[in-house]
Amino acid sequence: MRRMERTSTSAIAQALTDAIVERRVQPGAKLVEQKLAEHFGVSRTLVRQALHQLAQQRLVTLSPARGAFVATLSAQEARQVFMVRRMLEPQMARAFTEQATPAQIALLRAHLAQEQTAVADRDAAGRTRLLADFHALLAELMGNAVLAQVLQDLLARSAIAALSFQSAHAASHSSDEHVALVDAIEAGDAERAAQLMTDHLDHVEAHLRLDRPAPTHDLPAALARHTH
Amino acid sequence: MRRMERTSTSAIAQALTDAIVERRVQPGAKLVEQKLAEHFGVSRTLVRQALHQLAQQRLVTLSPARGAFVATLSAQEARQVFMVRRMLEPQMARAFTEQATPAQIALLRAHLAQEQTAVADRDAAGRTRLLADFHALLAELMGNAVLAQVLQDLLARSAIAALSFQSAHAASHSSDEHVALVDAIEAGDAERAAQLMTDHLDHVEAHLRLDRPAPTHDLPAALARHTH
DNA sequence: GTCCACAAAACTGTATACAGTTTAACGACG
DNA sequence: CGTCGTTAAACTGTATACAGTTTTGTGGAC
Repeated sequence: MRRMERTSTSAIAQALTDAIVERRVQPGAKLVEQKLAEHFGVSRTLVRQALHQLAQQRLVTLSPARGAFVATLSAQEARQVFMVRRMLEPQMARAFTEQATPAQIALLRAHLAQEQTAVADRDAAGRTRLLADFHALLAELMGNAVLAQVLQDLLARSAIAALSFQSAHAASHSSDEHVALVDAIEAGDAERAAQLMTDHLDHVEAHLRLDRPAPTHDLPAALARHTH
Repeated sequence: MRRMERTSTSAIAQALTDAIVERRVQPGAKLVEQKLAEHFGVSRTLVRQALHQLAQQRLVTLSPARGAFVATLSAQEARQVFMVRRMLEPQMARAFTEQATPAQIALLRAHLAQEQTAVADRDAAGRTRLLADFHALLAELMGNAVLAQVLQDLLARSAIAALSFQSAHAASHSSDEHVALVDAIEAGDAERAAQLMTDHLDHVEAHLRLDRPAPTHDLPAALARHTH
């Protein structure tokens, strides 16, 4: 859910978030305050605030006196993110099924159409974003802002996981699972919806190459791996 | 879980969080940057960063050009926070029961002893904090940092809810329920642990006076309530 | 040619300065 | 006496300046 923020700080944070989620900057890349300030046409002050904000969402990591870097997730953290998602989203799907209105289902259908289009168009950036937005949309339609915000954070970190571990999960597969989920919701089959969500999350996580080393910019660690 | 942070910004944020959770400042109170800066002996810059951090955790609300205020929760938001906690914590209790080691259970017991002491001593501030820390401790012992962080945020907001709605829930009652929960965990009864957690959260929420108006410092709104 | 020491540049962390807005105080007028 | 309009004080939002650290680059010794 891309939303326009009021203050310039959040606008910068959003722009950076977009850049990260749409993989225009790679995990581990350094974010130099002065460069960003010039790019956005503001002072370092605002950039700094935005970076701090993103650091709190764990989208960037701050290394004292060294600067801000696009976050990389360890395999363990990635698993933990998905564990929490599995704790929340199936229940969310179940609860939503009980309360979904036709208008809301229509919104979900409209989103699915966008997804399919992006998949067909091989629009990688839009695809990544739309697949995550499906889950965010579900949370928003639930009408629970707290849940929506928590999930939003988890989704952003999932996106980083997908980048860090080069997910082999085909976008089309994900989108198909979304369709099946909405079918279950529309049919009013709450248990099936919950199960489909669990399966979906399992599939997405299973296709992360968690056994492979996560790309990192921490050179010492990276090289230590190859010492004999 | 009170933790020492490295940077001065987070140190300030932590100090403010403590002040809020331990009800030394009341919800709705204005936080003036200059005053805080003098109090902490730093410049407004750092205070500002800390306030932005807390705003993101929804512990303070920022009103553009007007300043920072200790957050107040609406009844709806309070319900939403508890809904998410009910989605997470019973499952957490269940999972933890399966994996708990004797050493971890000992840690929980030690915490319970602290709680009981605080309750007996009528130490209101410590009590509030310890009751929330029990849940945070459980999350940390789970070894899932992502879950722990999410829950930490929810707990802080729950604390605000308790302040906003003057919970009638006796601390001793909460503490007793914590004891029963640890008993179930130690007995290895995962289902019972999950159920006790659900019941506990239901009780805490039920004792919030959600039907009463939340105290606010938004004078116009407060006065509007009394117009005939 | 390689390694180390040292100096310069780049960058972050914190404080200060200034512009714009909000809030509070004051006085005139009804 | 209360209300409205005006003005001053207080406060926030952003930019800039400066100190301290890290990183990069360079020259000399071996």
